[in-house]
Amino acid sequence: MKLYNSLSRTLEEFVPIDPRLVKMYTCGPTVYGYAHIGNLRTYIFEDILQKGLEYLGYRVERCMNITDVGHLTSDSDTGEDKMEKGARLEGKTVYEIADFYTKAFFQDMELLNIKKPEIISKASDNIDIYIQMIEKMIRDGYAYFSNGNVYFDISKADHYYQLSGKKAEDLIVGFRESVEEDQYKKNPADFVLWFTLSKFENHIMKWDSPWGKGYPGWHIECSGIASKYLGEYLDIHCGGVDNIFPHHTNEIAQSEAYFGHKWCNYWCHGAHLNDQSGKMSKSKGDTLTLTKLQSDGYTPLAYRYFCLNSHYRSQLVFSEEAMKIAQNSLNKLRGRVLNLSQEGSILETQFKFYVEQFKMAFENDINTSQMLTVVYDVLKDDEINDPTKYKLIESFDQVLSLDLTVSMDQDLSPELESEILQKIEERNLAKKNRDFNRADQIRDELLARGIRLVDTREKTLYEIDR
RNA sequence: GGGUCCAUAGCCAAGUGGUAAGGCGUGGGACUGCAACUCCCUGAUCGUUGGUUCAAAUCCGACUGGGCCCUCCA
Repeated sequence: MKLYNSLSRTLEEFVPIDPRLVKMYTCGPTVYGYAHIGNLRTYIFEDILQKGLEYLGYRVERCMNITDVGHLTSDSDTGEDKMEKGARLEGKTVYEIADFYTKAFFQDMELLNIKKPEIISKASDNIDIYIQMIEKMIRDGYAYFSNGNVYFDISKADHYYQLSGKKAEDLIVGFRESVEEDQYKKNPADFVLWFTLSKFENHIMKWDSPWGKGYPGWHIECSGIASKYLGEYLDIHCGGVDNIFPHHTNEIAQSEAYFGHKWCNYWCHGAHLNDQSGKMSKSKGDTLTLTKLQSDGYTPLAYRYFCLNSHYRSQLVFSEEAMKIAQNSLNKLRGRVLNLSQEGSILETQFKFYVEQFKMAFENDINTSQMLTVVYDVLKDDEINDPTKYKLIESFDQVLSLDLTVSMDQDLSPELESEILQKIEERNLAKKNRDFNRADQIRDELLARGIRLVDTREKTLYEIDR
């Protein structure tokens, strides 16, 4: 398995510490609003990574945090969501807001067929771990207390800039207007591990600590949760590219300072989804959510297909046109798979051959586009029979998770079914009598309800659009 | 200003030195009462420009254009 490692900026052979078990940490959402589809792209990539590794035979233990600390009392959250606003107006607590968006997040995950991580933990549930880590770092000289806050001293960290590829002298603190230089730091790039003093005086979530009542810094939570649930060695750590600096950079510094050795071997980052104007971001307010996509007539899995059609390390530009194409492609693909007969015996040799092709595509740095091509290659191959094709695609779908072998009309009510059959009967009769107006009228009526008639030589079938 | 990544047909996209996968769309055809579905056929010399090589979309340089990061962000 070849995997691109952000640490070395090269493709590396993936070798987990335990040859059978992969420990994987993935940065989770900050739950102060709905996830937009750009956020979701990263989770789709991580899902494929996990399932692909499982397909290769590894057991994968994946851990994800839910960030429910911080950010909530800042007034800079413009473009506030109605639900959140409503929640506030109703006098709900931050915890209730976090809870609400956490639920919304997992709904999106489910709709996208993303497997729930084995371990999910909220930032606010692990305060004791952060305190324990910070205490040890202070004892060992990696952290210091200054003017109410505890800082990490980056001059004590080896290879602090390795992941981000930056140079200390190139970092201009305050390049962005909103960032002010903190005069209480030893080094300009030191970061806060624990706040008791902050610009957000009205911060709601606060806990007691050896340094006073306060709250954890924005980077310690992932280090803390990862070490609590996955131990002191990690195989893979994922997230969006925007996390490379400072978040992941600081995680490495903290964790390695705390453990005293290398912490995580492979760092994998998903590229961003952009729109025509550039990056999507929650703070910009242009949140295109999965729900919005659905109300525009697209299925969540069409979005998954859209993402899988490109490589996780390539930036992808979202557009209506591209989304339409994805929806159309997926519909067609699904139709072809569902038309495969399942009767007959499996051709073992060919089966193995294509499984191998599929694995190779995955093992080539998660080449999802190539993985989809293998699906099409299977469908096109005249040498193999339908049941073999079906079994292969069913197998691939364990990773792709596009519901390729799930019939969409399974949940059709018996009443609707008999009604449709009756309409088909009526239409065929009209056709026989050459009353084509009536026949077309029936067809159009059903189509308007999302039921498409498919005439074959023997009989008329129907498909339910989704 | 510093860093980093990228540039393949209408759109998405594979390609990791030997003369351009795949999907969708478009156009044409078969099928059909007409359609839809399905099937067949149909398209690019790889941003520009130097160089390395017997051979480059693939390696190196320059240029142009673009994204992202430089302490909220997937």
